[in-house]
Amino acid sequence: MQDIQLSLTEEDYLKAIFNITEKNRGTASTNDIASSMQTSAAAVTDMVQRMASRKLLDYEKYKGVKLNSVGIAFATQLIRKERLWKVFLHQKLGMDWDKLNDAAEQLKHINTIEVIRKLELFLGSPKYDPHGEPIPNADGRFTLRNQTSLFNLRKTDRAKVVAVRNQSSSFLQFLDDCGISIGSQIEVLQEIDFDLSKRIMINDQTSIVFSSKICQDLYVKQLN
Amino acid sequence: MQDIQLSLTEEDYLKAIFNITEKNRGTASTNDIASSMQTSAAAVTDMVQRMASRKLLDYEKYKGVKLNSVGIAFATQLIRKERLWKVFLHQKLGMDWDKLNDAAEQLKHINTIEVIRKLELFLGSPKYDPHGEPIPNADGRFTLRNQTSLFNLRKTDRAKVVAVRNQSSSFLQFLDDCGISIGSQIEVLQEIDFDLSKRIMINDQTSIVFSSKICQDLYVKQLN
DNA sequence: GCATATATTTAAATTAGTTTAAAAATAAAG
DNA sequence: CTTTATTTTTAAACTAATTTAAATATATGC
Repeated sequence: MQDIQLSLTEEDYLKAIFNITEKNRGTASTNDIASSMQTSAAAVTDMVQRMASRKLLDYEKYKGVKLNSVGIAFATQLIRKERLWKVFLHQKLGMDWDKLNDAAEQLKHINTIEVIRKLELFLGSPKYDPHGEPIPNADGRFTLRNQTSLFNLRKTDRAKVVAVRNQSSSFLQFLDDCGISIGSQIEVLQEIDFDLSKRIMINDQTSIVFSSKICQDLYVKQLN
Repeated sequence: MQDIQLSLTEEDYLKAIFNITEKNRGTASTNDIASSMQTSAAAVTDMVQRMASRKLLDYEKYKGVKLNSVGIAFATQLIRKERLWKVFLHQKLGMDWDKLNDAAEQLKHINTIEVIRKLELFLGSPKYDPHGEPIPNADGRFTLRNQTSLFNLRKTDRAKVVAVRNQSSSFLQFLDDCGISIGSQIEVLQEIDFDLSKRIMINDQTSIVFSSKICQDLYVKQLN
């Protein structure tokens, strides 16, 4: 990686921008960044201008922000670190999956490269974090997986839960209550046209109705 | 603990002041803090005045700084976190003991209390870190140990190395080269009046001469 | 195509922490 | 006890990041 030193704040901006651009065909608006960072639009404008002058991203007035290759490289390393720490917190320390993000948020700033390399080995080079999100390798490459949201499944389809899109505590705790975790088997018993909700069988044991919002927030890998 | 939020910088100051006061009968001078923090005396004066107004320490113009009970409590927690992370880095990740401090420096700022509690359990509630320094428990209590510096031993005295006072990379690497680590057995073969150096037998295998400075930087527990 | 609403940027002020240089206090030495 | 050296504090200025309010673009409705 480059020998550019980022402030904690710049790191947080990069990660936020990366996440937004991922869902937004490559571009992030000032307001989206501001609400994601819990700050004002004015602060964002100021910061992205400074970051653009440091060549961390591309910025055009009133047109939003795009990460360039440098910004992507940094953001990817941040995501890598954060997700490795999430695996550590969950698998080694036994922390519940609804509390991982807050703790990993701080840990992602640890920038001793040797720590991260050794952590990865210690964890057995995991490819996915406890929420099912892919962990980029040291070169920044993600392991891709064909997945779809539960929303796209049809009646009688069977699948395995591979990731959660929404990672709010409340959603994760709700999934716990339903007995759903990464790896759970599910089957669509019924599609309810009325509100696009679905009746789902979980692990061949419990049946439950999921709203369309919930279905969208669960990523699955279709089986048969 | 209190619901006071400290900045990263305030945390660093507290830890530095704690370490200085430990060796300095309870008080830390502006200059000592400045050199320990690699900053200017003016910055220190400014900072300790602000910290004093936040009741984190006692400050009297031209008289230096003393930690009060609040400051001690915070500093102790920081030291607890830092030393637990050092154990993790060394025992779990296999990091060499001359590289622990830099990495733990960053990790000590992690302030998710649950992470620290679980980390402690994961590590088996160690009482000492890889440099032999005591790890305070959650209540801030240190496990004391009777130890002395190798400097104070006399001819024929036998002892076990329990801690290193100087934790610079170069000193730790030097100890590695001598085959000395925490737990090593040593015996004083000869006291050299001339310069207060000593000839030492290490683990009943190798003999080597240590300067008085080296002897002062090694803490031991006397055996017989 | 204009009026309005929304999004974004600029400007000015604020805070935490820093620096350098000058001023003041303390300590040391004759 | 006075001079000098050292330490510490104050003052003024600077940087990164923020806020609020005002100004300016862009987008939308009719």
